[in-house]
Amino acid sequence: MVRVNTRDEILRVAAEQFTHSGYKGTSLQEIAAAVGCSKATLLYHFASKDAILHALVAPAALALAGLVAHLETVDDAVVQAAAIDGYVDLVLRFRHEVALIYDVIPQFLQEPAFDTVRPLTDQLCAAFAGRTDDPGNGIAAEVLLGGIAGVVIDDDRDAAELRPALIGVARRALLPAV
Amino acid sequence: MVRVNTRDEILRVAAEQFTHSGYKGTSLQEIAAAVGCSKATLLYHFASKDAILHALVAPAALALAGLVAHLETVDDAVVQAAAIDGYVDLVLRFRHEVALIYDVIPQFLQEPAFDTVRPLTDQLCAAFAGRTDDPGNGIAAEVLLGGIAGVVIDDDRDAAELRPALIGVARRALLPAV
DNA sequence: GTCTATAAACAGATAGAC
DNA sequence: GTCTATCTGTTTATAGAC
Repeated sequence: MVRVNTRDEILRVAAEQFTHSGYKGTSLQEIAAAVGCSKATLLYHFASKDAILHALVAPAALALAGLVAHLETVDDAVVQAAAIDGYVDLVLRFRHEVALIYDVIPQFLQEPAFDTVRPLTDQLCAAFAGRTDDPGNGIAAEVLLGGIAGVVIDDDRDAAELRPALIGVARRALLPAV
Repeated sequence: MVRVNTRDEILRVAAEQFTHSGYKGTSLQEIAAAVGCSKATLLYHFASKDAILHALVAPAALALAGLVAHLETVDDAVVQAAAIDGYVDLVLRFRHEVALIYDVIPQFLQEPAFDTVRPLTDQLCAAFAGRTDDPGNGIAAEVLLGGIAGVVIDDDRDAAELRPALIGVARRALLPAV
């Protein structure tokens, strides 16, 4: 099989399969078939199936950490708008990967390896809610965070079409009416 | 094991496990352990693992069909508000079950057994969008439908607290500003 | 780096005793 | 109606040749 970089190709295919069928619902067999190599080759490049998942999520988690760090420097008055724009861009850029974090593998969020991700999503949720204590705002933020991630997985439309619609619905739902 | 109704107990436990770990991520072994019986007992009450899932989703799908049928009789001007109220009530009533349809098993929506469910969710989505052709409205409806289902799974708060918050965020996001 | 072959564990499902 | 024991296929992962 002629291929530029087998490792990257494995990650690309795994991201597709994991988001489509779930982590548990995707076997190494299926990934290998789609890549065009053997299971053994997969496990030469990655120590385990879990390692593939972690390699996949790591860059997205890093970008998420960057967004959250940036939001900490933003003033309360505009933090919601900044969080919405940043999150929509992030989720469209890591379409498969960030979506995984929110939708496909909730059980994995409780694993030790994801201990760094959970506080980040909590902070992002707080930013979406406008850093208020009102539980209603928190619930609204959860709806939008999860809903946006879900659409990005399931919807076939491209980023250019989704971006304004996603930002629009989040603003209407979360920002005070003008 | 003293138990009122083993069949119902299996369904109750399976709903919990499926929503928490996913369908593929939950084994008959684990369900049996949580119920306090053997795998064989599970398969005495249900023909297969699939049969458990179908028994679980059937009442929710029926209720969903009822909601969609009711919405067809509702005037365009108020269909969004009616759809929001009806959906939030539905998803809180069948907290595990309807949530399963939207969040845990996207791959199952393509199975023949779910051929009846897919058109229902499409119609519900159209009602959420206010029966317009604007793709932006459609995307917003998808965000809210999926986001609400996701919150109902993950959030521990009870229905009384969630209901007004969920209806509120959906109205702000979807209904024209007054 | 990639392969075939295989190990070891686990899945869903069945048989038959009680 | 529930159990133990077992069958059969599939899973992740390893061993070793090329």
